[in-house]
Amino acid sequence: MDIEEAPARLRRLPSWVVSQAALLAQRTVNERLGAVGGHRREFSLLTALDESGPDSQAALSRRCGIDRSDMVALVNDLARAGLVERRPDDADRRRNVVSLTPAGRERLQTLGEVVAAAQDELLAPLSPSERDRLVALLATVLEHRPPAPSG
Amino acid sequence: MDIEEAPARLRRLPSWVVSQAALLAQRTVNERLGAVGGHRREFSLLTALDESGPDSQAALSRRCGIDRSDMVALVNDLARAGLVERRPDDADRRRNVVSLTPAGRERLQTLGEVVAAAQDELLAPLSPSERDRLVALLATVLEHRPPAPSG
DNA sequence: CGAATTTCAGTGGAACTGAAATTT
DNA sequence: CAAATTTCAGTTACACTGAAATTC
Repeated sequence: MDIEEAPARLRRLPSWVVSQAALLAQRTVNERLGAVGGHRREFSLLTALDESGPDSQAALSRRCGIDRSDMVALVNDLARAGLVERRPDDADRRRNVVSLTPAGRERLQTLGEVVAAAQDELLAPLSPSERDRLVALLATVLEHRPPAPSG
Repeated sequence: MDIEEAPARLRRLPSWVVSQAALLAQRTVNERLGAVGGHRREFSLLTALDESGPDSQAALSRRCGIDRSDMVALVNDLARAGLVERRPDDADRRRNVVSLTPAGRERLQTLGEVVAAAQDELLAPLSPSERDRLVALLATVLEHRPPAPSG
């Protein structure tokens, strides 16, 4: 895709431009994460656990924007890799409590550095204040979102 | 997904925020397009043809950011629906020339209205100048993109 | 020859749906 | 009873890969 060749009407269309930018962002981040055998959802889940501590899969799904159904497989994978631990919640036996292991915390450190480098690569053409402005504008859109499907 | 509940670190991460915004944008646009039996790639292709006239599939792929391989199936579908016409190029027999039919032009009118309504819904919390600023910032990122895979 | 185009036959990550089983 | 949680078994749209056949 060559953005300069794209139809002017699409280049001015917010939903199209944000989708193309997201694609570029995902490619950039995935390429860096792939180099250390990681992926974006792994980073999101470890980040959520590191920031707010152990939680149920459903709560983690909502907080990370990962479907409850996909969260099952993600926790399976990360638990098998020793990065998280899944154990039944004694206080509410419907739930599993997922928590970060020491290995998971170390892993997050690695992924965090890689993800930060990807941000710099992606946002190279923007100044620090422009980067802040971009994130703020997108956050405003997300905060006032129309209702969305399951998480 | 509840953006307020998301980890602060993700809420500040440009690649994550732009991906979540793209998801919201796609849901919003798809919902409206679905009501008239349309989808995003159909709108992109019809827009490209309307703006720059008949072109080869490969050129349309590059301009729309749709993979050359997926373009085959898309042109199949829209040709079957009578919205575009595919005919061999006499000047270069490797190519097909894809062109807009009158029905395709009418269809684009309908889709354009629906897509515009979706933009207003999506960007409701932003002023007109904020919307312009958002598109401009994203366009800057796209114009200075690192090299991307096939299109 | 190399390069471009179309087409087919896939893969893979991701979002999403529906439903069953369990528990609150 | 209704509602929440986990899990399984899918589907779908989409980006992408690789290769064959054709033509420039």
